[in-house]
Amino acid sequence: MNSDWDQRLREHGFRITPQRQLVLEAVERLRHGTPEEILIEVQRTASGVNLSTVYRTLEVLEDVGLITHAHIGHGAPTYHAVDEELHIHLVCDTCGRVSSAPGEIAKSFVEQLRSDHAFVTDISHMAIHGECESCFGVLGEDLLRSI
Amino acid sequence: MNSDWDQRLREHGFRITPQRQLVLEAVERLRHGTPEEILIEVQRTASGVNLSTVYRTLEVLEDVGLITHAHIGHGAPTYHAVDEELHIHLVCDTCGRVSSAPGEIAKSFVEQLRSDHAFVTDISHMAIHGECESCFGVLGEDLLRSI
DNA sequence: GTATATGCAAAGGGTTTGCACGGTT
DNA sequence: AACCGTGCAAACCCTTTGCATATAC
Repeated sequence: MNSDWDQRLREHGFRITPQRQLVLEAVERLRHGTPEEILIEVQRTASGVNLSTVYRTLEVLEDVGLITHAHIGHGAPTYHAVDEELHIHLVCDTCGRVSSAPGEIAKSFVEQLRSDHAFVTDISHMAIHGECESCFGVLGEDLLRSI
Repeated sequence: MNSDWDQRLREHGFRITPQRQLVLEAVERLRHGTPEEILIEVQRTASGVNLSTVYRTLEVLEDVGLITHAHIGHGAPTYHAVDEELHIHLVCDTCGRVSSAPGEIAKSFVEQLRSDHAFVTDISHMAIHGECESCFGVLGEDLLRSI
């Protein structure tokens, strides 16, 4: 686990609690987790922890820069530790499978957004939707709005 | 309005109803609208229309390829007519403002996803998050996960 | 000792569903 | 006449909030 996680919290005026440690460890162990999944993981060690605590803790851990979240679809967001390699989620709208791609593949796109639109992009925050190899062609041409 | 909207519905085995016409017109008039906003627009002409009808109708209109939706943030999705020019939503995570960029700016990114990951991308489906020009620098470096 | 964090329960937004009625075909 | 679509209300998922209690500092 990130060795100075407690420092990070203290620096920002937050207290160190077992719940905060457990949630952070759960996120790191799961690598990808929704609040609900994180709760279940935490409850393997501490069954008394509450869902609302998980929500509040995820917010705090994100505030201090220990974790991030990404929106993969219509449902709950997915949390990651920041020491995970930055990646993009590719979601197939036909079969629903989620795969990952390294963040660097968006490098030129991100640079273009910066130069042409003065916009600094967090490319991993929102998943990319479309259709994966094995489903190719299932969506009609005009339903899949490619460029 | 798309002149053959009723044909489209009939072809797919759906019936023509006043509600479906009104919802489609509302989406076209608003250009960007959440289900709630679309309901309000529809109710300007037909106050009896129900929210659940709007949801069911949006699903049908999307099925037959007359509209699409995009996820802009944590809240409700935004619906567009498909004859709108394909565009990407840029959301500033600091000030919350949403701007649009032409879909073509993602062309090389989309082509790379296709060649390297065999993934056919619908780039407009999910907004792109980051920080806009006027807010630049407010987010800490490690909070804004750029590449 | 004091302020912050937690657990619990209730409320909130957004969306879906079951059912009886009404409208389209 | 048969079936599909609608309105209404209830249920649903995910998340936030108020409040009393417990805990870190």
